Amino acid sequence: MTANRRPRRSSGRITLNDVAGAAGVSPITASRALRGERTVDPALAERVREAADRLGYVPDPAARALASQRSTQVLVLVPLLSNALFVDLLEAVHRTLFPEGFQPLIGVTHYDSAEEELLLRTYLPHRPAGLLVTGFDRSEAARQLIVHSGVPCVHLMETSAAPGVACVGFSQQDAGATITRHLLERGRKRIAFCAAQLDPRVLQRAEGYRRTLREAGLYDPRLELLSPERSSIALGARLFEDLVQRMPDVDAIFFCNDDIAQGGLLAANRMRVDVPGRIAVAGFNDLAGSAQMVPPLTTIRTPRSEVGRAGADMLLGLMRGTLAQPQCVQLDYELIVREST
Amino acid sequence: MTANRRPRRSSGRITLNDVAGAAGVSPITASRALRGERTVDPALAERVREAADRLGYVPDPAARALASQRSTQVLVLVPLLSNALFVDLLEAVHRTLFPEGFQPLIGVTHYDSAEEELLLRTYLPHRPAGLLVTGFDRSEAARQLIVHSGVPCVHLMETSAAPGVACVGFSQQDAGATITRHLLERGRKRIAFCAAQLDPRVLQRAEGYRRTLREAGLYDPRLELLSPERSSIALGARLFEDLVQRMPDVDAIFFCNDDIAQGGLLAANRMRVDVPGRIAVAGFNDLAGSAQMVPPLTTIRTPRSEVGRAGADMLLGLMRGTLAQPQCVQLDYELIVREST
DNA sequence: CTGAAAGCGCTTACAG
DNA sequence: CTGAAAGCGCTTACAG
Repeated sequence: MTANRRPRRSSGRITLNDVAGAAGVSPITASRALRGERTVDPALAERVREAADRLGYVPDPAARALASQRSTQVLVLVPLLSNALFVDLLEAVHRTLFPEGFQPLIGVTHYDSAEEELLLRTYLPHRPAGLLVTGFDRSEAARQLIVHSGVPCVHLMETSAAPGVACVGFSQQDAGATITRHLLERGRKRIAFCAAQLDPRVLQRAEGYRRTLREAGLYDPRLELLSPERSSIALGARLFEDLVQRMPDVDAIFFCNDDIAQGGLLAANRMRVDVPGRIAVAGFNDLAGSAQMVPPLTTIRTPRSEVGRAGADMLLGLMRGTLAQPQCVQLDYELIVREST
Repeated sequence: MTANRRPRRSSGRITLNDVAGAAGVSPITASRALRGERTVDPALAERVREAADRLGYVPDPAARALASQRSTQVLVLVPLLSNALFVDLLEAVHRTLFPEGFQPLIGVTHYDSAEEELLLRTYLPHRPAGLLVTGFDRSEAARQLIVHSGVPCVHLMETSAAPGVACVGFSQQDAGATITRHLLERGRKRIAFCAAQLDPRVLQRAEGYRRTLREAGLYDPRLELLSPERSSIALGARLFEDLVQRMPDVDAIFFCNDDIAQGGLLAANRMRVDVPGRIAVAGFNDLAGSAQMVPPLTTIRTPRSEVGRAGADMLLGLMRGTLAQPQCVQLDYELIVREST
């Protein structure tokens, strides 16, 4: 009877060596078989898979990452989780990546470039297989970290004409123009723009608003209410009250996001301001609850799930090398007309 | 001039060896110094840190995880991201763990035990340093995976008397009883309970509702409207309409979550049902927007940020071995009375 | 307090 | 198509 000598530092886990031994092949062949490399004899490969199943073998991701210099995690950076927009985006990313063997690793930047940089510094050393980031607005240091990491990166929610930049988004400016045009077509003349957060995408919507009103000869800078505060229902209510008091002749408001628009609608309810009779109200994104507001909210349905899916798909191609050139995909948004305008 | 021989597989990265060389010590000493072990001569440690800084050394997490059999990631499993409750929880967890050198890895189960199991099977091989899960309701297989992994685990949002189980939460049942009692004190007799999702915590609130009404001799099972659908504003509106039509004598509704309560309030606005004149409406969780509803919503403020912080703190103790025994911490909730009741 | 050796569990690069 | 050797970059366990 041999003494039960355990190796000095065994973790007790079933290793590739065990599988190889059971299948009667070398560890390299076992490794190749399990990773589905083509260069393995089908019969051998089958024997290896069988042995792995029987032993309950699970590859060690750390060993794999160390040896191959690449993990299967995909770092996904979003500004916030409290905006349902990004939750929809993340869900779509997960649905696309996870079944393909990649695990999204969510990082929240809070619209703060220092935080984004810290997240990159923390997670890039893990050698993620890919990177999904929101928009193009980041510190130069963050940009350098991404480029020098050599990790394939797709930008979400905005589009860019810059060559070699992979992105999936839609035209925030055109969408902003579309909803403004809709208000004009409803016969409104004094159309206000209420915004919070003031991130680049909000400012692009603002530009669409301005462009449209200028073309109509109706632009008035006093009708722009821009707050750097975090977007919220409570803030929307305050902005609405403020605007109605200070600018009694306003006959329409384009809120840059549905949550502040909902707040505006609730404030109108409380103040008994007739919507759309006296003031038309429009939002942006078509978030949960907008269709149930009184009156239901006119808004832009943004394709965030589609952005997530298409962005993850593009990244998959980049990571696997099946997509040679980074692309820029522009998706469609949709104007949803409800009773608030 | 020596030929520029690069090692066969160098990743080009600065390694611990480089730092040790620059500091004139062995790699083990460098490793100990950088991890802050006490057994290193302060002067040497300082020299190592200096060298590391100068060279821009960043430890390789994969190598570290492989050698130490432990990563610095903490797996956090929540049911949904679309419920603001869990977003608050995650934010608190991140704020607590990240500065201490641990990175939360978010997994979303969608209230599906098969998905939870798959997430555990996928992420446990990464040897996370700790595990944070929502509630106690999971498959036996999932439970076994957790126990056998040996990874310290804290359960969030519910409390349990079971010994050896680490948890941080509050009494869902008592909170449900508290809001029901409040409605009774307002003189309501026909108090309905509207619920969605029907996860264990919702059912515990239901139990608190039943207990309280039974004690008051006012329990009527026909006043319970339980929907297995996902909780949402739209569903809340439907449940409200349904209830008002089928049970015209209902004079109060306790919604199990603020989002369906908000939907109920919006339906009341649309149907011109007087709240609280004809029907009092109460919610649960105190989510964004509840204070802005018309009328503002009475609800229970649940301590989810506190749960996240305290749960992460407890896990920190468990991971570091400074907390010998798993504990069960019960936190307080707060009744927020607004004008809807 | 410090270090030489071994090892964590894989994959790469080379050879056949 | 298959494998022996080396190596990825750390830390553990032992010795001094």
